[in-house]
Amino acid sequence: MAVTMNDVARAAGVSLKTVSNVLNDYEFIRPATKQRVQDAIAELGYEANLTARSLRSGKTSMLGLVFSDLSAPYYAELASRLMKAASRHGYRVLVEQSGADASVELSALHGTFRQLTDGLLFTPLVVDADAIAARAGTKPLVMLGEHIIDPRFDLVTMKNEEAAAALTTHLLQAGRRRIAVIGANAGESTGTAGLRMNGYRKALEQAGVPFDAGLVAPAQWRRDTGAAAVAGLMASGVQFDAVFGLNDVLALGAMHELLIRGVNVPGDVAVAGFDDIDEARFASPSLTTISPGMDEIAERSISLLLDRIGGRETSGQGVHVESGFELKIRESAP
Amino acid sequence: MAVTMNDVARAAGVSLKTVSNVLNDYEFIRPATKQRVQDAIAELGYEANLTARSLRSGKTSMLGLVFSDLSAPYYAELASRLMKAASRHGYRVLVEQSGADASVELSALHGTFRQLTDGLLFTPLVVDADAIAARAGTKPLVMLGEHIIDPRFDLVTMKNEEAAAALTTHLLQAGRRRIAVIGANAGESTGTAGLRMNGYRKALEQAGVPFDAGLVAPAQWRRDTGAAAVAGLMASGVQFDAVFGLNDVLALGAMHELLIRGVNVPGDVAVAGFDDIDEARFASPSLTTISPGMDEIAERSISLLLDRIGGRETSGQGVHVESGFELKIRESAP
DNA sequence: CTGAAAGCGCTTACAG
DNA sequence: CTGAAAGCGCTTACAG
Repeated sequence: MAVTMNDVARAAGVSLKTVSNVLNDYEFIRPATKQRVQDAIAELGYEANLTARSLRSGKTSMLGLVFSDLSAPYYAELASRLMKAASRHGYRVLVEQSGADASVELSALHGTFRQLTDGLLFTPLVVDADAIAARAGTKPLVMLGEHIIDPRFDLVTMKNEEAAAALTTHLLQAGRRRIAVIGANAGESTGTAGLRMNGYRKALEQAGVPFDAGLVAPAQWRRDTGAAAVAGLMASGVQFDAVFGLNDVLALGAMHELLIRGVNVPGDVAVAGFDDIDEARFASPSLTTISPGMDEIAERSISLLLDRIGGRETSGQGVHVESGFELKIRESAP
Repeated sequence: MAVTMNDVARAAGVSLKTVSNVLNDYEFIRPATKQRVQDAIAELGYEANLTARSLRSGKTSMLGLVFSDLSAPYYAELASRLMKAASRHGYRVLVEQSGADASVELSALHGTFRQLTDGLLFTPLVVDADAIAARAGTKPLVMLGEHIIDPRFDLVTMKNEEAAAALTTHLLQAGRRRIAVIGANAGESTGTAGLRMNGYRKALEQAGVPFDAGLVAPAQWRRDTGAAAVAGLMASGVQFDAVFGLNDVLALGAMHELLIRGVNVPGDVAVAGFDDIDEARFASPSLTTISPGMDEIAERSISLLLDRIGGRETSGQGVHVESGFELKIRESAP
């Protein structure tokens, strides 16, 4: 068996409570006592049993993170940063992939996964606010992303609409007039895709360029679907001089398809994305995109969640945090 | 408070043990009793407390996964698959990023992280076999990758040497004679880089092409360092007609640098990588690489670890599993 | 087939 | 400042 607090107490000649006091940095311990306990801990190689501590205290020092798929670069890069930020505060992150499946998203809100964590960072893709509110329980919950923007929930997001407008304006200023959009969800005006579409439309409007629904191609947010969407557009004879992928992998897939078909990028068609994943910088041509400030998002998400857990944030309403963004102009759309 | 087993027992009019029996699929329960318990569980919305179960049973139903950085595409794609495979067996995966830091790698072997998990999938990058053996403890441990190949440890890996040789031979057969290698570790002949280098050298030898140390550029395995390595090679006037990146992100970074400098790929210089991350297929030009069979690696890693945990694998020696590979010939090196 | 009891390793009022 | 005791919610021999 592993060394327990009891063993330490015996070795140091003190009671269990005193060992616990030392472990939990209780203030009023005689220095000599503290030293004896610490010596015993070092000598025996004692390591606290987190499971026992959790059972008793109800705290696990773990945070839950739910999104659709860890193999998507944006989520992988975000998860990596979230873990590092959490680690600086003594927390681990337990990841759950929902696969954009409603039942998985809902079950992440309770049951084992919820028990195992002190708070949840949640990027729902399909369930709605009411369903979440009905099952969210009492532990802190912070929404990541923009599927749900609701005063009942804390939320960390970025200026999607503004950023998409800035990107579109950049394309317009470069003389592009027929900007295809890939990755839209038909008729949606909320959610990440919807907000970015709003930005696109506002920029067009401001420039006096009419919106053409024929330029909008729905697609799941992957490389292969981005490529297929461009292929579909070309097959149906739609003319365009730019492609705005609603995220980077869509744009990268689209660019691949264009290049394969001998279309010059950016000569014939400019391509732009959204997310600024590491790959965007090293694509050929490198990808013009929006950097959402992932470091800031990670840092502030963890801070907000830990403030809720620690009771330092007590607002009854949801707190909404919005990170800044930066337009990264690269070769694919100078 | 949450609903406990006690509440269920009371509602069903049975003892705690009977509820536990139902929960753990104990065989000999009277159907009527079982039904009553299940009804009570459903009615009360009871959910087992995993922490309490863990404390008592010593099992956590979590697996540990340690590698350097989740934002590296290979690790992200592998982690995603490992989680899915683990999930099919009722396990979760807790990820720890070591940042290739020796002290983090070592501390993942014991302490909280180890307690929290029933077994460990470990990709060490810097610590050696003896250091691991000294601290590995008694819980199952499966090595992933080839930094350590030691009969004391279970290991899941792939035919690195053979695959690198096959790739090099492909380049040679296409007429390339000066194949630069990016990502080597000076003088190393074990570990992933070392094994792939061995394969490269064997293929050269077999083709009667002399090895030229001037063509070997050390680099960490990232895009930016791959780009910098190629830039360094060109700056020092080394001539080459192909680049073998020891993994895909190195190759992709290298390709980016070549294209920026107006080098035609594959016309002037062929480029090949290793890993077959999703991005390789959609790069422009698409990347010739080795597919290590990530699905197979994920599936077999989880199987082996769970067999150890369940006591179904009892070999005293380490079990070594080697997955197959496939050469993916694409545009960057036809 | 089912029940009563002990105990996993901690934390936390409650005393002193 | 420190100790003795209860208890978090389970599982597991041990009886019967």
